[in-house]
Amino acid sequence: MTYSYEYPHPAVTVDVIVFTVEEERLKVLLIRRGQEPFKGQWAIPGGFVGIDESLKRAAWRELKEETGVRAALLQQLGAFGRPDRDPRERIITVAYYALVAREKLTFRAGSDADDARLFALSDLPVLASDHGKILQRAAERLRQQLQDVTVPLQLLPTEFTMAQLQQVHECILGRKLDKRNFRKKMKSSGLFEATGEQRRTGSHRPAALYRVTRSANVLLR
Amino acid sequence: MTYSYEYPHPAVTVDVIVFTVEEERLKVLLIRRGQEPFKGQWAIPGGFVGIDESLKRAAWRELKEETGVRAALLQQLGAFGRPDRDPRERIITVAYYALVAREKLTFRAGSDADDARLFALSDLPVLASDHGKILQRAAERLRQQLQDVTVPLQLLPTEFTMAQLQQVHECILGRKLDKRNFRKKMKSSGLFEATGEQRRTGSHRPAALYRVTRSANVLLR
DNA sequence: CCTACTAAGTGTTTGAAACACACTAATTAG
DNA sequence: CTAATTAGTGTGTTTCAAACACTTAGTAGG
Repeated sequence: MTYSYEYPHPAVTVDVIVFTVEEERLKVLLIRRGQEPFKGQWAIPGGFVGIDESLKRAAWRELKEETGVRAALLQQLGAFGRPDRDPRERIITVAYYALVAREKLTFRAGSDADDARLFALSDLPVLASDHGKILQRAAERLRQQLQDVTVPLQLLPTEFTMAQLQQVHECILGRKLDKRNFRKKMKSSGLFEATGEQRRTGSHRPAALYRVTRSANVLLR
Repeated sequence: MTYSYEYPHPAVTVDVIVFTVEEERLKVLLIRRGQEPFKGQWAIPGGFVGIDESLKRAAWRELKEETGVRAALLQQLGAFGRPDRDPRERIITVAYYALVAREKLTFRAGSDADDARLFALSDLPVLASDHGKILQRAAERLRQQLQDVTVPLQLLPTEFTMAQLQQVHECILGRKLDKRNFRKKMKSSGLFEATGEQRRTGSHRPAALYRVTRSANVLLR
């Protein structure tokens, strides 16, 4: 079956940039393309938008297919549509970005053991098409969004230490923050409460665990 | 001639939201649709993206067709693509917004004298499809962008008074600002210089005219 | 020409948030 | 019990936002 139109139509895809934090670095999920075009190159995961599917719904579907994740912060970055971005046909992509805690991420490596990997943002491979540009824009946007204190929480488990939270801020911003100022600010936000539990991770003082307060939890969506 | 695809393709349009300031209010250009769907309703001007045309280029083309404007601040707002937004076929639109000084705007009213008009943002008619939602998002974005001091300059002639500049800020933000604080901030930005000229507009003290300094002009693009 | 009216123009003070900065506390390994 | 390591804490300083009222220069109208 074919579909015919009086005028040429572009194809529309959604690409989903999955951000996470691993080994104290901000990373993104990339897949190695198994087919032309750009075969063998790394790319942002994505796929075509169903003809009766909203853009956001398509983004959720892609996110779930690639990572198994059902809930996360998922927002639109924008549309990218230079005519030369795909050699086969005109493809316009709408990019979304998602923030996912590392332990909720279970991307499957498919047939080839090497075809889906996390890459540190500071250490990216050569990317297919304009995906380098798209990632760059996503990272900028993420940095802007960091003013919203609730954003980095998406990248952490439900219980976390202040050191972890600071870590996340630091690797998104790409610079060190002052510990005392950071904790002061977090405390004054009123979003967190101590669980009472501690985490022991080595031969040193244990860290107190925090969680998001019940009332603040509402803001996370 | 028809164009055939193995899978259904959506149509892709660009819509261009033209912001300007008139009568001390923030306004947008709307057109009254002459054809179905949404015939007779007001809508954001826009059109289909050429198959070999970049999104940005299409946005520039639409802007020029509707308003005669060749230079302005033109930025992407995002893609909107709910499947029910057009009853004929699946249409995904990429919305752009432009800031244009009122006196550079020469939209033509076409055959019917009433088919292209500026509407105050606070006084919009019922809009076709999801255009109300799109406008709302654009206004939010514009307010965010106002932190960048250079943005409102797009809405003013090359020579302007401080009162005018303040006016623009106020009607974008939707609230009054303190005159002294405003002027202090503008002065400290170092972007402006007095032309030495004055503007007399009534039975009161004349206002000094300012322009953007040569060095700051570079930032405007 | 004098008065009334109108918008232009100008500084200071206060409170809040951002920033710089260094030591003590709790735990484990050896 | 000592060394090593990360957790945790307070103060002074600077910078930025916000509140606030009077003087100045022009025009209109008597």
